[in-house]
Amino acid sequence: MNRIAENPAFITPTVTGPAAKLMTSLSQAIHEHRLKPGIKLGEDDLSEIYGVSRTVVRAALQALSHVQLVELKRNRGAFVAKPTIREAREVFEARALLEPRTARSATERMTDAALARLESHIAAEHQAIAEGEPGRALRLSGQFHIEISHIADQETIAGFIERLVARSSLIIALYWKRESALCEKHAHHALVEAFRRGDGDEAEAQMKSHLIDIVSALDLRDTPEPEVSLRDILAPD
Amino acid sequence: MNRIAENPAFITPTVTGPAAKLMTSLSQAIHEHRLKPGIKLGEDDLSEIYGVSRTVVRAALQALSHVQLVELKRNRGAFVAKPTIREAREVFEARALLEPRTARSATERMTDAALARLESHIAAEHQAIAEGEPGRALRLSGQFHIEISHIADQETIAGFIERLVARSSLIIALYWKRESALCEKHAHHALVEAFRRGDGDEAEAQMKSHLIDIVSALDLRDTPEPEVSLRDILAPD
DNA sequence: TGCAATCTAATTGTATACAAAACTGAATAC
DNA sequence: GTATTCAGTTTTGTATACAATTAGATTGCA
Repeated sequence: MNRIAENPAFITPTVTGPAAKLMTSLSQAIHEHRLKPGIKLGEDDLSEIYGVSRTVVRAALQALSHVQLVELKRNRGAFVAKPTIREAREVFEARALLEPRTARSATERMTDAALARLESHIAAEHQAIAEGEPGRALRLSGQFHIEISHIADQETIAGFIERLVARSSLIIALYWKRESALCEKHAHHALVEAFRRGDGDEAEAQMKSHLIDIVSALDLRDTPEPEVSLRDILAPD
Repeated sequence: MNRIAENPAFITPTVTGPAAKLMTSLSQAIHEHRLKPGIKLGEDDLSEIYGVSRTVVRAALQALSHVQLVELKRNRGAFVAKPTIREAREVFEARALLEPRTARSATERMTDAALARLESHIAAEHQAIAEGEPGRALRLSGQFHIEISHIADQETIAGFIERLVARSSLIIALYWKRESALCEKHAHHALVEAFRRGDGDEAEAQMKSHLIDIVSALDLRDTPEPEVSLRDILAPD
């Protein structure tokens, strides 16, 4: 398998050592929706589960909060983040601004090796679906986008896209309408085809419509503001 | 004075309590170029200076590393970040992508109160220059851009712009060619005029050319790679 | 019962102690 | 004279202890 499919790190790490391991593990669990938005991440629990001290746990949680996968509430603890509908719209607006252009840049810088990585990546996605692990498939799907941004070789923007993809995973967990993960398969394949042909216009267009497809599979009507507690609303913070 | 000019927080904080104070103080010093790129931020020194424990210092340093103002090297410590020429180019490419459009959005959402904030902001900049504090002027200049992004009311993108502006400050510290801070004065004023007239096209154009002006005042020829130590280059990390 | 106040348990925030790694510089070998 | 090794010192990494805050339960009262 390729580097990305096997390397579980999702976000370019800003911590190292044991805390990085913990961060990766938590990040992966969040991306696979095993840890759902809103769940509390108690320091003692994590420290016991992973066999490290709270010091390390706190470093990992702080790092995760910086990529907005986790929300830290002072004196209250860490929770898997729950993006609001408004934030969800913003995230996909930002992706629409950044990713199509990035796909074009990636086309210009595409190499055979990079193409092979993307393809084995899609293969891993398919395999995950075939093995009945939709969570892993979703995570790999996000990494596909990140891999493209790295191929484009604009690390600054790639960093932003990483954050947006991470946030998107939480948004999908909260607001996904129906089971339509199948579209991904086709969209990613069409993108790779555009890359192979060196067709930047097509890559940009494909990415644009792919993102629109994802948004259209979300329910972002601002009615329910999903189960916020009084505490969440009224806490002075 | 207005909220921004007085509120020293430069980056939307992800830490709270004493660590946030420390982060703000360091951030401000970095933005004003009192702490120059590459300088070491020893934990014991900071803990003594600020009268807090190393625990708090480390939290602040980690937070600063997440916004790329500080670079953490494992077992070696924290240093004010030193963006490379390549990173510098990327940062201003990203700003060119995000900020002109954001200026347009800001125009659409502009209010009298927001206009007043921007103007008093410019006034504070002038005052800083008049008082012979170019560092403070530079910091305020960056906050002007951030204020615009918040007026545009796209918090996700505003967060990115905050990071880019922060990084720009380091870039300016490293690669500024000559004393041409005066252009800022005019450019910011022209932007505010466009906002006042509600002229989105003009605001977008002004922002675009303003960013080009800044880049053109930088020396980004990739010859000197300013004074990196052998260690920086050869360390396996 | 319903509401409020208080107390207790649990959890987070901060400081400190100890362990491990890296830097310094002098002594030694070549 | 140069390079290398090794001990001592300094600095960072991690664990733990204690303080502060919060959450939940219990009690008291109307």
